[in-house]
Amino acid sequence: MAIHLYNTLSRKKEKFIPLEGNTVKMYVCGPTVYNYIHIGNARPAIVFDMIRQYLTYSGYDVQYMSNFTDVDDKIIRAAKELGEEVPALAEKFISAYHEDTAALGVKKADLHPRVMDTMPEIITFIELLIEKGYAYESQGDVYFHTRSFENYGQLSTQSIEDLQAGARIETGDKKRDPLDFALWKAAKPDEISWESPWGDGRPGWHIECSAMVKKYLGDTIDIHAGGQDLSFPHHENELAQSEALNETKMANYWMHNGYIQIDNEKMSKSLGNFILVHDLIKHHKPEVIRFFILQSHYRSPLNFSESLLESAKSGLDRIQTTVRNLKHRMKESADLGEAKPWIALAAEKKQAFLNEMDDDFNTANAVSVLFDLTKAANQYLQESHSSKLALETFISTIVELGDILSVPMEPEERLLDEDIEQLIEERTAARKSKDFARADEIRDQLKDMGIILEDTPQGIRWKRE
RNA sequence: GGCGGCAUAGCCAAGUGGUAAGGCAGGGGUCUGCAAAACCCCUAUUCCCCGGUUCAAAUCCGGGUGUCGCCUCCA
Repeated sequence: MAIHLYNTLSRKKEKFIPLEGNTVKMYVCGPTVYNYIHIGNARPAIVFDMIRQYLTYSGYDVQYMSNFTDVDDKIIRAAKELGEEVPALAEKFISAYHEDTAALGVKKADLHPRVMDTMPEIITFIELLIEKGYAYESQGDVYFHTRSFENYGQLSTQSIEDLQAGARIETGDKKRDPLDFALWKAAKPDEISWESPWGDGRPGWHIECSAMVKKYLGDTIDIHAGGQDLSFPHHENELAQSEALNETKMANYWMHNGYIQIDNEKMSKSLGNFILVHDLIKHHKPEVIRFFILQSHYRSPLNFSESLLESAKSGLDRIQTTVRNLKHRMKESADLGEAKPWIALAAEKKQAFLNEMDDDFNTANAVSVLFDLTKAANQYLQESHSSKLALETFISTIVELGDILSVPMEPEERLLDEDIEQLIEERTAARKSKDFARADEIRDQLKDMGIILEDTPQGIRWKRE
């Protein structure tokens, strides 16, 4: 089954066909770096990383790029408040972004361009737009004239008149038309700025992505992605600029993730109802957060709460416990019994998992297949005899499918201290002599130390809390 | 006002024409010295409401209702 994905541009699921053979050019709008990221920001980082990694798993050579907006009003304001320089502040939060996303299992992009490093290309881009008659200078600012771009509104399925009707009226406008947007903003006094043909200033928000895509990936890319709230105006504007200049499609597929909500309200920095990843990972395993996010479809809105995260943790624990139990059985087991039906079952579940992923990256269903596989493995563990090959197949399949989602299914192996080993031996002896009071005492003692014991027909099994 | 998403069990969440996946929570049972883990069984005759199309609709069409969002910085 070939990969199909939902294209915002056509509002349909489409078969995924890259422009050039096996190469996939993918661009994801990255963060404005003036704060730590919240889990709403983490969602696109996680889901598009998952998509990128799945495309790679499927044999594509993915060129993955994600930008950092390191110059804009908010950063300038934050820097002023903190008494820091803009570049230093941006640098700090770029590092924080990498740390937080890495914890969440997100791989670094192949390219992480920044606005400050793309200034010549941005300026050239704007100059060419002016030359072609799509943009105009006005008192040191430069604006894109939306009405000059015929297809404006195609991504957000709105006509320019409808947009016009909803546009807010701005005071002291230098624009010819309320829908025009800034490509270049003249510098205010004491503000970080760059030289340009229109005087000192800095780029508007949308132009960076267009310039970066053109510079590093070319005029047309395969996938352009970001949060749903970016589709208008950000992506609409990017598309207009790029297609006006390049006279070709900017991207074949546009993908947008649904947002994370708190109490059914969008989580955002402006509303102040956000939870920073930086804080959340102090109390929760990052893989639980990733698992939680991937348990729903990337396009659906997703409510966040501590109790939902706890539910996700219970589910993930269940899978990880099964892997641990399979491994425990491996130590004892001889090659007894028929392995073939179980190997076939694992292969069948793996295929089902891949089919779900092929269908617009339906991780919610893919995860449910993982649970089916877990259940089958547990049923197998109920049997008194087991084959090493079957056990191995269960373990490797669960781990492999987890790896596709970048969610670790193998619990970390840390050996027990000697004194703990001794306590376990003492308990075993106590149980043998039917001194259950002492055995329970030791079990409680170990529980306080974070070690949970489980008695099985194949011997003692332990895990850390 | 314009545009878009969503509405499925106590909670979360899949499912675009063939008779309701999966997870969490809960109840009962099995196993166990007791536990733990796990397994088995039970928990939506029904998918926001009202019409329509069809042999057949959670799924398609029409009309409502609720809710979130975009149209202003936002993932």
